[in-house]
Amino acid sequence: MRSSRSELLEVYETLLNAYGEQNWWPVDLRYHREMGSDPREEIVIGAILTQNTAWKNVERALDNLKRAKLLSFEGILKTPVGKLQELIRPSGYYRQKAERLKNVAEFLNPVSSVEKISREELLDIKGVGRETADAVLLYAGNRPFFVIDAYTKRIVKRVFGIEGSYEGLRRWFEDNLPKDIKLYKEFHALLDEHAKRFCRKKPACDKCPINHLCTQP
DNA sequence: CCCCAGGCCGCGC
DNA sequence: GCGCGGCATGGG
Repeated sequence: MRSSRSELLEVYETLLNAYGEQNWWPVDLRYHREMGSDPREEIVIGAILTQNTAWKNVERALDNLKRAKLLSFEGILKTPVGKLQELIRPSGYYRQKAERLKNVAEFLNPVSSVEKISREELLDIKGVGRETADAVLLYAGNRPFFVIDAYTKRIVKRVFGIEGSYEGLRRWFEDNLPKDIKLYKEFHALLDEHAKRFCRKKPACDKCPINHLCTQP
């Protein structure tokens, strides 16, 4: 297996040069300043809403929550589930997601608990799977868990010829990268951007910035 | 009309 | 442990 640390870092550096810093996770700091709420709660809420859903639709749901001044754990908890469903409807799976928002808001309140909650405890919350847990730990908790998603799996399979389970791939990234929070955040964001721009289902290899590093021409 | 999007759960095996 | 159906909106 061609899994050298330097090759993975070279992919990272090349994507960073090609696309620039992504600065994930996107949050509306102005909103939270005005409301006196914690921006980390928007990250957790967004992580639930974006499950198998285009970010554009998530933004509509987040906008609805903002206009209702409910983009916070307290807002989620005090809103009747029917009303919550209505607000998040554009993000799809709105019945499931309304329940999941209630669950995470309850268990992660106060949001400062993400600094010390275990990954296993997060996974015990109904509606929080591995990717959501790692996204919360990394982007809201600033802790070194590499996030694997469908885009990441596709790129790793093509570039390195490696397939694996979620945990297998997460270990592979964490074993082959320096334990650097900023790097983890930026790399995951860059992989998603790359999957959207070039490494689509039908890849555009001819203009791909890392085609010289890829096993699949 | 089709397929897809920053997954997860519950089930059968 | 793995594979599958269900969940739902909005865009291409």
